[in-house]
Amino acid sequence: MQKHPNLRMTRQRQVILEELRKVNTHPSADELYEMVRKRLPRISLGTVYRNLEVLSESGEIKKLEPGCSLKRFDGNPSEHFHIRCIRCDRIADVPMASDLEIDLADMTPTEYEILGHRLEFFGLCPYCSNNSKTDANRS
Amino acid sequence: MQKHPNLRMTRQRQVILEELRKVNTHPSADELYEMVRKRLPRISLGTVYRNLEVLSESGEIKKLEPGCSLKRFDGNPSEHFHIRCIRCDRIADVPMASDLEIDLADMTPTEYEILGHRLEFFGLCPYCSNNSKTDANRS
DNA sequence: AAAAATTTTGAATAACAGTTTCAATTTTAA
DNA sequence: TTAAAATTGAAACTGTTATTCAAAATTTTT
Repeated sequence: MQKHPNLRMTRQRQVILEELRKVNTHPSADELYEMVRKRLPRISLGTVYRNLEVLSESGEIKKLEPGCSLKRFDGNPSEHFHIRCIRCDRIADVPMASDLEIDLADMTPTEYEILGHRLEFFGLCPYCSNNSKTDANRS
Repeated sequence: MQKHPNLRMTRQRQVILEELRKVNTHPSADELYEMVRKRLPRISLGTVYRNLEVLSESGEIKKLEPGCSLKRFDGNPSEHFHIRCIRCDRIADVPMASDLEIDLADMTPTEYEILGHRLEFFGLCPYCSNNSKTDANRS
C-alpha cells in the first residue's frame, strides 16, 4: 500500500504528517512547525522543511505553490483545486465536480511538451468578503 | 489612452518598460536589471524592483508568479496563458484559441467570492526535451 | 521663473522563506 | 553487535525582494 517503501517513518516525520492531516487549513511550514512543536518541543524548523519536502516527493502530501505568497501544504494528496483569498492568503479546497477535468492541454499549439497544468482560483474568503464591505480603506 | 494618468514616466521607468517589451522571454527582475544596465549603467537593482511593481500595478506590464520559482515579467499585459519548463524554468506564451476561455468559476461550489483564476501549464521546453533523451542522469 | 512640495533615485541594508552544513544521534542492514 | 546509512537539531547561509534615507529630479504653486 505504501508507494515508497524506502521512506523511513521517523517520529518527527510521523508527527508532521499527523498534524498536517488533522487540519484542512493548508498551513505553511512555519505554522506547521508551531503545531508540531507542541508534541515535539525540540524539533527544529529545518527538520520540518526537510520532511515536508520528502513527504511531498513521496506523494504522501501535496505542496501548494500559490501565486506570490509562501508555500503551503495539504495533507490530502488527491487531485483537487484550491482557492486563495487575495486579502488574507487563506487557502480552501474547491469541491469540484469530478468529471469537470479540463482538457485544454490538447488544444494548445506550443513547442513545449506539456506535462500538466496548475489551476488556482483566487477571490475573497467569507471573512474578508464581509469585512471589505465596511472596511473601505485598507493599507 | 493612458490608464493611470498620474504615473510618471521617468527615464528609468521608460527604459525598463522598453527593454521588457523588446523581448518575449519573460525575464526576472535581475535579468532585466542586466538588460537595462547597458543603457543606464548607474541604475540600481532596487529601482528595477520598484518600477516593475509600479508598472504591473498600473497594468502596463504583467507580473508572473510561477509556481515555486522566482517572479518574472511580461511586457504584454493582455490576457494569455503561459507554460513553464520544469527543468530550466523558462517561460513561453501559449497561443490559445481566444474563444477557449474556461468558465469553471461558475460551477465551483465554495464559500469564497471567486474573482478569477490562474492557469499555468508546465512541461519541457524544446531544449530540455531534446536533452532529456540523452541526459538520463540529472542531478 | 523661483520657491515649495512631492516623487523618485541610488546605495546600502534589512527582511524573509527556504536550504545547506555538520557533528551527533538514530535507525536499518549485515 | 557492529558497521553503514539516514536523519536530526542548531546554526549559518542563500537568493529574492522590500525598505530606508539622503540626494536628486520632477511637478506644482506662487
